[in-house]
Amino acid sequence: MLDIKMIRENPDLVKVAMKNRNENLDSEIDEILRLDVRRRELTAKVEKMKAKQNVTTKKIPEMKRTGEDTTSLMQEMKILSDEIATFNAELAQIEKELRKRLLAIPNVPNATVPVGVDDSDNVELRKWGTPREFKFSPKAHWDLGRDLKILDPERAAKVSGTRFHFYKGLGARLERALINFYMDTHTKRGYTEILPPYIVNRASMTGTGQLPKFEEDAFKLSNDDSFLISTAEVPVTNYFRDEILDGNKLPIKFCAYSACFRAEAGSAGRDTRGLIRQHQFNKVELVKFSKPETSYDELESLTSDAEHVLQLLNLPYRVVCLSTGDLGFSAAKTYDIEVWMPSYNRYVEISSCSNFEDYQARRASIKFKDEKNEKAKFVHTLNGSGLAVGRTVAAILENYQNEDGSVTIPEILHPYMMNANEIRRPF
RNA sequence: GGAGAAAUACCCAAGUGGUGAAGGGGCUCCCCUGCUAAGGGAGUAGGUCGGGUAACCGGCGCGAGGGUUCAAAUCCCUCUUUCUCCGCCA
Repeated sequence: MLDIKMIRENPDLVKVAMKNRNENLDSEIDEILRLDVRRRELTAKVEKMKAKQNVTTKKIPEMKRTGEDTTSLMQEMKILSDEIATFNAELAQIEKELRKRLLAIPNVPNATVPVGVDDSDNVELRKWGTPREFKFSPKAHWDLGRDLKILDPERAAKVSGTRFHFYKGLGARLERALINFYMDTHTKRGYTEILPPYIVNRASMTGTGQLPKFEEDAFKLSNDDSFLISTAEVPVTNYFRDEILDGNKLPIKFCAYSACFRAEAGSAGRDTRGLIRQHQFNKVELVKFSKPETSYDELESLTSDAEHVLQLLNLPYRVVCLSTGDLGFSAAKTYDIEVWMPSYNRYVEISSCSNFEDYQARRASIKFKDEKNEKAKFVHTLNGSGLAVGRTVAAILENYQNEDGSVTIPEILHPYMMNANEIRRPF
């Protein structure tokens, strides 16, 4: 959520920012400003009336004690009380409307974000590793998965539906190995391990920005106003919702494994084969709570922490800075890490590292104080995948495949694979 | 899922309609003492919204949201959470 005071003081800046996101919200901003004016008018009016009510009401018991007649004063106060109720109702309605509209305004991109229309305007920052040149015709990971009998989407479709997978044997073990490898590696680099619930309430989904605008992207429970998480970002960021943190303990860094659930409502026909786009997938997420002045340093280090595990896996990747047109709803700045995927013949997103500045913190009310007597300020929240696990399995299968159809396991994973060092087609 | 109880500040906790929500612990400062002790005194309701250049003024606030009333921590309703017992259960 944007600060209403900031919108009030810089309406043109906000309007331009929204246009850079391909959204013309000029009239929406104007309506918000109009509601804000009305809200403050009514607030002043109602509070003045309440102040009068408070003063007068206190006289009544004193008059009663001295035996004075309070009937006419009480009648007078009844009228005032009714008036307050009327204006208060209007005020409550306006505040509700204002909040509803504010919640639907995306974040203002940071000034360093390249202005652009879509992902073609994303700026490549760096590349690591070199995509392998195959001396044979490489298979896509879904073909490898089928031939090696480690991925079974057909039975998953029978049991669950499309966009689900069974992993089997060393495929399942590889997924589990990666989860443990990621968690161990990030924990060694200063992140506190945390295992969140996978079902959250509406307030949490609103806090990180999944709601109210993107309800159709989430799986909602039919017997409850709760949702399956689309990312561990939701429960882990909301861990501190409505809290004031000790500034001396910042930054706070968590790494969380979770299953993630996405309806993929708008993705019909895209990435229909393989592990790239699933209704349920595993991810290790990095989440940080930072002071405002260091949050962009924290974004750089969070991104390099995510890159670090790809380097250990020796998978070629590149890092791009998303343009304003490609930026997610809540993010102020995002770096995507994209791994080389031979079947796509291009780099494919495997991590998205974002600084949300105070946008989520304001929605979720997460603040900090350095000193006991100072005013609480909003923290900056950040998160990034470290990494998407299913996509890593896809990248390993494709990049590490051999001509005979087997797949070599990256060396760093051998201890996590009970020393299996390759996956072969069973007899 | 059923029955009962509860939710007040950093912690414990009093407060069943009426002026500024007791008291204690802790914390901060001071005094006395003198060495991990004990005693005395003072301070300590956050947060947020509105107004103001500011000092400051005002609104809200006792889990959340409604209601009754001139007036609600207190009475009524709904919800949430916690605890105890029962049931079910990995």
